[in-house]
Amino acid sequence: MADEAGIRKKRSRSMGVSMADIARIANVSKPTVSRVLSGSPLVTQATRDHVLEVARAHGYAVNRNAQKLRQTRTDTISVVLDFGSHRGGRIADPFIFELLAGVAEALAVRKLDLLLSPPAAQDERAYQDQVNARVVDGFIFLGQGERDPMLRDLAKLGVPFVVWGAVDPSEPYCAVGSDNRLGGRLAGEYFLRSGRKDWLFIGDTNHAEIAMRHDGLSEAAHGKSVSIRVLRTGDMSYTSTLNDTAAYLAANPAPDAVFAFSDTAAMAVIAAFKERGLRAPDDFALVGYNNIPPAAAFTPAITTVEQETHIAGAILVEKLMQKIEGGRAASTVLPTRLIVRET
Amino acid sequence: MADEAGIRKKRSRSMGVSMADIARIANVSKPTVSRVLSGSPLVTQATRDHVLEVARAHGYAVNRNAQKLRQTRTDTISVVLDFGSHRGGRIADPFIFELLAGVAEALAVRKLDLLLSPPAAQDERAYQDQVNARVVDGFIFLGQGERDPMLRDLAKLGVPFVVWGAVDPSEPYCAVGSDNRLGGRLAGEYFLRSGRKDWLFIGDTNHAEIAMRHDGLSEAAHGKSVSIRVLRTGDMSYTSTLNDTAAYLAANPAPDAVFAFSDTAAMAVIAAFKERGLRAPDDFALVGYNNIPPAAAFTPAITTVEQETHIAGAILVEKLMQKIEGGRAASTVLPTRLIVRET
DNA sequence: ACGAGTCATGAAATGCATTTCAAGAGCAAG
DNA sequence: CTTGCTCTTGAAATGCATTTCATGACTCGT
Repeated sequence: MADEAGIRKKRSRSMGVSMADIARIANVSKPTVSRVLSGSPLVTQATRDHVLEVARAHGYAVNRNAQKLRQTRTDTISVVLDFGSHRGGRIADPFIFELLAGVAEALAVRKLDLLLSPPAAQDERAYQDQVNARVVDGFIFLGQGERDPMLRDLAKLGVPFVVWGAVDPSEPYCAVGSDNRLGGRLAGEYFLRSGRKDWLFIGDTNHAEIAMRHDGLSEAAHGKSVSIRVLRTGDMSYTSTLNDTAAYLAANPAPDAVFAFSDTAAMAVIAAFKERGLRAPDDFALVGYNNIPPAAAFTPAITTVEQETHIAGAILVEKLMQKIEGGRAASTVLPTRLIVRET
Repeated sequence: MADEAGIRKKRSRSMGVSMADIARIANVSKPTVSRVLSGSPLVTQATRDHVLEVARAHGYAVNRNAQKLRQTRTDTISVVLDFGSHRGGRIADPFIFELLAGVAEALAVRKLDLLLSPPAAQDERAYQDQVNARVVDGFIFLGQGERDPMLRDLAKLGVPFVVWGAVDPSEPYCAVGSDNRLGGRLAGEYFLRSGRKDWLFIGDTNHAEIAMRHDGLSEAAHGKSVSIRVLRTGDMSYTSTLNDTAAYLAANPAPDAVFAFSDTAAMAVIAAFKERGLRAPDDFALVGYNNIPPAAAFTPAITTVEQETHIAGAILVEKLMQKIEGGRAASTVLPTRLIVRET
């Protein structure tokens, strides 16, 4: 009884209810409330019920900042995704969205929060700071983009992260991605089968993934009398691919085969060729990438390389958790296959 | 000097560097370090440089949990988005993705963190708890889906949030959305102009937005001898729309006009009709929604209703901040226009 | 050269929950 | 009727940074 006066000091300016308040109201101590709310088995059922009752009645929820401050884990993962908003055209490719959805789902299963962040420039320190500041436990980079060297440095700093993108065993970090080289080779072999000799590769080879697809394509062409041209598009958006391809066709002879970096890009290619009266498969063969649903519905239906997007999220999250728990995590290459359609 | 021994107690189990450590090393007090790191003008340039130097050398970053605990704001916004992963087919519509990108960008501009969350069931208390627990300052719901009544309750609880979706002035919360009714009417008038009499509306009218488009369509039909059928699709995915439409056509006479709830759905409609040898615009007129880039490239090019997606993110964020700061925020209806193409 | 006013800095209080550690209650065994 | 053990609960320490409030140093006007 003597404590009441002592505790009931002046709680006024902060409108929030605190654990101490709940404890006082329920006539128990803070630790007891804490135990109840964290599901500890060390409390009587009666006490538990009573405390829960009081907490609910007052709309009390444990202050997560205080909680995280005390505990070491943040239970939050940062997903880094470049929406490419500079230059107007945003990257709204369904493929990346699906990847994001998969990651979101996998994180939700593990009850981890997802912080969606734009890339923090080319600065590995910025990411390390996020971990030191206990904001997040680790990072999932969706697409390594052109920031590959930064990722290498980040790995050296010991910051836990995984990457969706090109898998290069010589890199010091864990990456998960489809077999881009195989994807490229499959496209090339398809072109060979249909007797095409003048290929155009469309995509920004500064991105490691794209570069590997180009390598695969070259591999297929090796020893054959085939020429491969490259059109490096401005950004990965539909609009910019459309413009760049149209401009390219205005200035260069048309190829008889096109390998585009995505299905969305393939749609842009079809539109650009159509403007000049060219259509697949009569005038050129076309292979896209990702096998997004509308690719099958397009007229003509787009031949494409399929990757196993649906399991990517779960794998990325699992690998990241391994890293966070201090373990190692090997890179994984997911299978890839060609879906032959009309183009 | 007498304090050194006092401070240098036993800091060992926690590997992290704290502000106290930096203060000690730099031979200043905690408040000074705090002031330097928060950019307060109350410190000498010399002191500032020195402290920053020490902090950098030790890779120190302010513990954000301690920081947020002390301050009241969380500077984090939760974006609630249903990926619809149940039932297999995920919603990977470029439109929603673009909306998300816009919100992400607007939040980044204001230096707010974005917590991407799945919907917390139909439980308004769960959202209130998030605010009480100081996890987030407020919510942005992307699509009100079928959780409309829950949102009403949530508004009553005083939780700050805004919604992208149908704008209904009678609702007690702030919504931002396109003029869905007008969109529907535009589609209907277009059908009338091309002499169509047997319309099919495709979309889940349980979603308020979709329902309003249906209302607009009916409005246009009012007084004319036109019939409107409705096909309520399973979920909003491409695949499910394709299946549902195909099944519908197998069991019912084909309409001569279709208004689909999205461009992605319109693509599915084209594919389903194609299977039965029907094509737009010869056999039926087709209007989609959202004007995503590939809609223009599709064969046939899809007629669609355009909404001003690009500014939606900024508006949503601005309104939410108003609410968080205790103000009111009126709902906003964004203009809508019909883009006539081939279908 | 003295009182007044700036300016830079530090001590201590504060925000909130978790985690030892200790103590009291209740019960079985000897 | 003890001794010893388990079970429930509480007091106090802890994690870290921000924010008063106070103090000492120094400048300026007269």
